[in-house]
Amino acid sequence: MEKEEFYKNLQLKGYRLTQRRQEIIDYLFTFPNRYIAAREIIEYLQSKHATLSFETVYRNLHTLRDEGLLVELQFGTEAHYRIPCTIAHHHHFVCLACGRTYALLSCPMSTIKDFPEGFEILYHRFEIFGLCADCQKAEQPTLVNALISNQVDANLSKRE
Amino acid sequence: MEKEEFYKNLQLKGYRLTQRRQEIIDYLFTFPNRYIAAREIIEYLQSKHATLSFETVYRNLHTLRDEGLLVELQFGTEAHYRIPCTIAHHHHFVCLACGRTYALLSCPMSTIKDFPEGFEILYHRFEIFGLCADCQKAEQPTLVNALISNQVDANLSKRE
DNA sequence: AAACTAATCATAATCATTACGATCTAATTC
DNA sequence: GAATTAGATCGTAATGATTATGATTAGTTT
Repeated sequence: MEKEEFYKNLQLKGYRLTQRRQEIIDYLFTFPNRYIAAREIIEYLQSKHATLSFETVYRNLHTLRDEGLLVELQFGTEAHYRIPCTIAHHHHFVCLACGRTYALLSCPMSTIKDFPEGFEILYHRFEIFGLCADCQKAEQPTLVNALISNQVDANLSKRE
Repeated sequence: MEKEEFYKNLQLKGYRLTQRRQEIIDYLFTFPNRYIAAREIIEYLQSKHATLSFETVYRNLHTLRDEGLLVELQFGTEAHYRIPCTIAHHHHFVCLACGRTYALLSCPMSTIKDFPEGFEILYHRFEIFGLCADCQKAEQPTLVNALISNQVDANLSKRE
């Protein structure tokens, strides 16, 4: 979706195109195929407007997410956001350092046969986390937290 | 792993079997195949010992997780823990209301072919969240948070 | 039983996020 | 194009989950 179309969708849904809201959207549009942490957006906007309230950023991100105009992904200790992909349902490789994503067209749900009886599926998640080629060269400190808080998966695969 | 074996492993690794630690482990052992929120463990231990420090519970959960003796899973707004499965690497259906899990033996990693060039995989996660047959009858309030904070996935599948 | 060091408690701080009431501003109407 | 009016923002404070620290307690070893 292009930026102008994004604005229009927002207004069709009855939301105003405010200065802050537009700045948030514009910022996300400058990073195609990347998840950006809420904190990063706050830092950016605060550098432009010293009076920015956190609440404004969080409220907007949640509104846009609830309307399906943004995609949210939790990793490390923070929520991350991005402009949605335009292609059909799929999953991602996600770089823990820069948030860049790489599409993975296959969805594991299609191959599953052993569903527990009577279980109502509400949603699923499948992500492959790691380091993109660029970030392997220059490891960033943000990586550490994300790794530690997900050590579980590392341990699980060790036991295999 | 049986409880006695768990204790022994802990001591072999040089950790003491303290009262609090044992109570945490025992509590988790009373819920086979279920993820328990750190908060639930704290509430339980506080009801037994008014002087309990949060830190004690969090520290123990992290220590045990780091040693591979517990498995951690983040969903909703909280970290959840469980005694590890004894079978090889696999994934789960997870009930959002009670935390009960159902094994899913296939792992999507085995079928993936389109890896982005130079991407270093550190870990992956794949979970199917929903409501088990029991919890569908009596929906719990805890469910709401977990759902809201993962609305992204619901939206993604809508767009499909 | 004394000694040693890990583990706990008590207390406070941190980080990410959410809440609330007063003020402002984008869109609509006159 | 000024007045109107919700919707959005700011300012401030609070919350929930988790982490930090230093004094005290308690498993384990000698």
